[in-house]
Amino acid sequence: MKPTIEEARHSLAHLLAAAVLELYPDTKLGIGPVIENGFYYDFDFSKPITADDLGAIEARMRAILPTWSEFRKLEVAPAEAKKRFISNPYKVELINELEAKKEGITLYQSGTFVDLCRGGHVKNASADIDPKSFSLSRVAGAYWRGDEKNKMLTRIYGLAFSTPKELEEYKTRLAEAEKRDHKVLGPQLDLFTFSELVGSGLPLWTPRGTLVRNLLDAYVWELRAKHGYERVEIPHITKKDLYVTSGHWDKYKDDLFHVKTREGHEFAMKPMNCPHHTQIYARRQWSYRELPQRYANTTMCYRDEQSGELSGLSRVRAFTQDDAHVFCRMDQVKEEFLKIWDIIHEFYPKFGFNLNVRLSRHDPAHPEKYLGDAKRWEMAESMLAAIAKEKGVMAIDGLGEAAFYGPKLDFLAKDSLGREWQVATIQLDMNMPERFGLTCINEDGKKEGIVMIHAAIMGSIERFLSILIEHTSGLFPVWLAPVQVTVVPINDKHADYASKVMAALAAASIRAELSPSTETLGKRVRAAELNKIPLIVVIGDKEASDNAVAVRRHGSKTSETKPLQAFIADVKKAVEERAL
RNA sequence: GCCAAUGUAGCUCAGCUGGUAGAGCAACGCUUUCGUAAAGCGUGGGUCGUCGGUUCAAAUCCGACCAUUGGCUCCA
Repeated sequence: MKPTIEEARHSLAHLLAAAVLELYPDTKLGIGPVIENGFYYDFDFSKPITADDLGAIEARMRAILPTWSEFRKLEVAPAEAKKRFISNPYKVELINELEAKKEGITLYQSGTFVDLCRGGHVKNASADIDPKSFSLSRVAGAYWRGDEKNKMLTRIYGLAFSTPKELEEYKTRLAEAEKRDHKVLGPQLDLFTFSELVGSGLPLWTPRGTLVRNLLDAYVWELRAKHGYERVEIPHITKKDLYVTSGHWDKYKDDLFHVKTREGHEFAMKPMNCPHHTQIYARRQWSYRELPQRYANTTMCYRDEQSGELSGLSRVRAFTQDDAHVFCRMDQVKEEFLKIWDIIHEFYPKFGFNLNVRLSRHDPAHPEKYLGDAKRWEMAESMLAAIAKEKGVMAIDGLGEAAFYGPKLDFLAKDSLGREWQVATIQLDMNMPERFGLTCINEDGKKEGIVMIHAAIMGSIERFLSILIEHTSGLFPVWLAPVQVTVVPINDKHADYASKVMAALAAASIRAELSPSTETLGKRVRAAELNKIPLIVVIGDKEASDNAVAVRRHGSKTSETKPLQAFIADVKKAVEERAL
């Protein structure tokens, strides 16, 4: 029987450990599991190694591989096992745990290498594993057992697939993703920048990037406005008291930027907007007839993320949420959820994203992580499940993925490279309104507690743009492109007509750039392609005499000649429809 | 924050074991005026991430800090 890829990867983890021990005999082994694209093994080296050493280790693996014709299983008593691994505190820790759980202890031997292992290997590594189907990819630090209180070990990652061809294809995909890296493309396309003086995780938005942000926000607002949302605005700092009341202070005070006033009062930069918005609702008494109150606010939030966590626009310290909160009664929740659902499902296809939905639930095993009692959580979760069901969607089960105040419907977008990203979210919150004492006056003239819904379409503009840049490799749809058209006159004789075309495009609010004839035509076309400008318009004698333009779409080898007015009408239509 | 790597012109990079910097592209100027992905010649541009130390002498060696990248931990 053909071995599974997991068996091959697991066997390769053993092989990696064996090779490391031969090259660095005083190394202590941690654990070495299988992962999505291969395997890794954690080591406690006596001297640090670097990526440069991987080649030698990989070569040693290939040298050992032909000598491994079997994985021999040895069942041993705990005492015997501990004796064998006496000099390795990590393995002893694992053996003690197995012993406590009264689980059998098995060792596996291949060649001269023996490891504590529960099994799951190929039968005959030398025959079952192609030496070209794996490669060591990187070295990284990793805490023993994933706990930051523990010692940091050195992890070596390997890629492994069933065939060398699959390995190559995987590497090609990685290279493709690297080419689209938003951290490189963003500054290259002049969308955003970072400054060492401003600080890490604090992106600065250029005129082009700001234009794109505003276009995205305007679109979200257009969709929301149809559903009765109103815009609100809030200050970016607040007294500590707001977060003590909301429950955020306890949980997140270390992740806040703190501000002390000259009089010694404690303030914080806002890390989210919901508590502020509750206070807009709380400004007066509401009749049940006036609900829902829907507040939308595109605004920046600040979180003191650990420096090592920061990455391009995906994880920053200042980010813009397209946030909205709906304050309503329980019996209005479903309708409000469905409205937001529709917005999300209108928004994402405009960029060619497909969506999956995840029902993010609380974890009953860890009640301390959440506000409110279990019964309320179960009710809220079943309500969200019913909504997904009504929409005919098989929601992914997200156990333990809930926010601390309520369950969520999270939307996952699949990009053009097949990677999945969490984007939009709708959250039901029965706890925060209670903590802030939010009520309405019901039909009986009595105060009644309300609930709130948190709804972000893009999530954060920064993160959404990082995903969009990589999804499109920087080539935005015409409605979103900061420069929509480059006008390329063939030579100086066409300068007059070129300025006429420029004026006509400007009059139609089309964002166009002139590429004057100081360079060769080929070079100017090339520059426009590299700058990911969706439409290139070349004009020469023919076009000038016919009042026409030769239009070449980005990436196309050919151009199409059409009357100037027809071209303008086409662009305006594409913008209006937000065509892909 | 932790483990590691990296930081030289706007960008991509070279600069071996210490003797104060170079290329290509980009920019700018002149020539070229061209029918769809790189025309030719020339010019300018660098406190070698920052601060400190060792040395007659530091881009190069040492230390601290800042920043970036890949992981780990975290993510309202």
